[in-house]
Amino acid sequence: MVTIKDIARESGYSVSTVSRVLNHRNDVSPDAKKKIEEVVALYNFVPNNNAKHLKQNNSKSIGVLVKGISNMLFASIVEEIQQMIGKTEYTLVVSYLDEDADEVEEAERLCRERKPLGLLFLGGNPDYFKKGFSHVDVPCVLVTNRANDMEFANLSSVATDDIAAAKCAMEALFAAGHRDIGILGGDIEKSYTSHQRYIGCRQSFKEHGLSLKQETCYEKARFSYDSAYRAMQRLLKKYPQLTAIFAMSDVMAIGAIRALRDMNYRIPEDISVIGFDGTALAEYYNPKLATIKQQYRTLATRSVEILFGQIELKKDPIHEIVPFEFVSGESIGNI
Amino acid sequence: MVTIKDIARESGYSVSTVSRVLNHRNDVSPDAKKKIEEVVALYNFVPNNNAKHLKQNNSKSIGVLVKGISNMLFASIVEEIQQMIGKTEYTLVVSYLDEDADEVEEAERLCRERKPLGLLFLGGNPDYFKKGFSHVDVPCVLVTNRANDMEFANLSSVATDDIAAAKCAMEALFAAGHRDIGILGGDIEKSYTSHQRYIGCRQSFKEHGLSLKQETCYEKARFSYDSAYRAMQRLLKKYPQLTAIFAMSDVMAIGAIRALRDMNYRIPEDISVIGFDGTALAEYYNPKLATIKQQYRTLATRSVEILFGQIELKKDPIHEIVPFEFVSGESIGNI
DNA sequence: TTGTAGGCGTTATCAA
DNA sequence: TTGATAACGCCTACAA
Repeated sequence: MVTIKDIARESGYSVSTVSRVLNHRNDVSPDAKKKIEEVVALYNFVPNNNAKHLKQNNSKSIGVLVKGISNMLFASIVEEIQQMIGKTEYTLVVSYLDEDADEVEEAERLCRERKPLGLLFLGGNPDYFKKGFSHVDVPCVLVTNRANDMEFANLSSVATDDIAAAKCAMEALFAAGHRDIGILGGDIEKSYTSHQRYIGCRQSFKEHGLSLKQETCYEKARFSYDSAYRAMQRLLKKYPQLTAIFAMSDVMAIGAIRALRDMNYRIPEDISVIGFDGTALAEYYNPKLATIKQQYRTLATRSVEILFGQIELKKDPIHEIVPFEFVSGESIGNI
Repeated sequence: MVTIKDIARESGYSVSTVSRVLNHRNDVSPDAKKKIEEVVALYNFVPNNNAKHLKQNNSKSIGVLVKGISNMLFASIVEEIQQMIGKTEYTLVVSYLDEDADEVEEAERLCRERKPLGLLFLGGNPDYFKKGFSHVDVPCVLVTNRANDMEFANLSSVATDDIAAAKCAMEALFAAGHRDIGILGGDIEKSYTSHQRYIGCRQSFKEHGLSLKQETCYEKARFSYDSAYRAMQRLLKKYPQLTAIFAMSDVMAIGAIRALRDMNYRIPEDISVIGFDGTALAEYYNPKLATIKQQYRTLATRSVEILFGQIELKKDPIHEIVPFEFVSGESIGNI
């Protein structure tokens, strides 16, 4: 392994001078710069970042923690964030976690390893934050989940109002005359997001003089096609008279639609379906999927802006709500 | 920041003893172990990995370089790899790159930074390998692309035979009586994969007594819905008599189908479509998409096995072909 | 403009 | 079973 010492020896200069050249500083003579750069190129030398960050204690990098590798909404947001950060002098460190992993523990690890100046959480469980977030001391933004009830001095949030959004989805179904509505979502004990949306559903039922009976109307699934497919089958078995489905993600909605079609139901003639997220897929699906569109671009932009506000301008945390949008699609029919 | 020194001081033991406990070694008295673990828990101490790896010069980690953040086939493979590696003592470092980025350059950086014991490339451009791969000295496996013509002593490959697979896709269309077939794919100048599949198409045309006229039959797109949507419109404009489409990814196929439907073509009655990759989406789409299924699970499994063979058993590189599978779907109609 | 020397947090070696 | 001490590769006062 070739180190800075080798470059120093080969170039005839000292390690410090080599270090200066490496860090593009201007207190180096053109001769030294030229010679050293030649040797660096010759040996194909790249500094060891472990050593670098160990000393520097800051790395001009932003960490992104993504919960759920196949979450398409998050993929879109990450892409957007990458573009924004790419234009700055910061580096992005993306870390993908399982849907159920402890993102706060991972955040601590990341801080140790890479010493990022700030962190973006794509999805997060408030329980983990309450448990361990006090050990994270860099500015953070929780994206797509709200964090205003947690009162950490370094934690902002940019989120969609999940309660209102879920109500909006339900409203679209009620407006089309549906009363027997089934719901497909995550584990409301574990997924904060699912829980919030569930609350929205319950309120919506109430406003229409109904009560949401969890045992019959709600079925738990993971955020994947096949899990939703099976959940749809279970739901239909226990609630055969349903005429509409609210699925808490587009992927779930599509899994459900396939299950329904395989049982010879027509969408939307027999059963209506509305999804959530508004990913590109929704508008390319057949039928075009009715959905609640989360503004992934705005979520990304505001998150980064707020994070930089905290890092560079030492601003206080902000808890921001990004408006959602109802997309009518072709998957809801009148009863 | 709390360091190992702090733990040493607070526990009353020396740094070395703390280090021993941290690394689960057995030459420590139970008393010391207990006391130190208490203090570690109390201070919520996590060792600094930079310092650790700096010293150790090996990190028991495997790096994964993924080209294209929204490539669903790669997402599935990564998921599979994560599960496999999770069961071992190795750590996985996943790095997502743009579709067009230089993965070999990134690999060099990764080696410096994290000192992985091996690398998996999900997608790769042979040009970049020829240019810079000689600087990468850890065992590597190129996944989904072949590398047998490159003869690097530390580079294996696990791939689908793109030429044969493309021929198989074309064959399905010819078998249904189609002669006017349009093709949607990546830039054959830049994407090796696209180029290989293009060759397969050309051979297939030839075998049916036709010649593939690139100017009229082929249209370039990125691997995204909207890019394929627009490409489909362009293709239809210059080749209006086409009756079938081969799209070089499922995402492209779906983008194309949406474009065709928006122009009031029925799939498959008016125009047949076959995709590539065989991602979960294909079987959940309406109509179910005919496609060439790449065995992402086998690709993942074999890649990891081969990599470990190289790392631990010092085996020579292997170039393996994983069989593909034709999935008939519902998107091909007879003419 | 350049070089010397000390330190970042950890592990490994060796002696006690 | 423990502890002192020297690395690891780099950066940065400080000195020249």
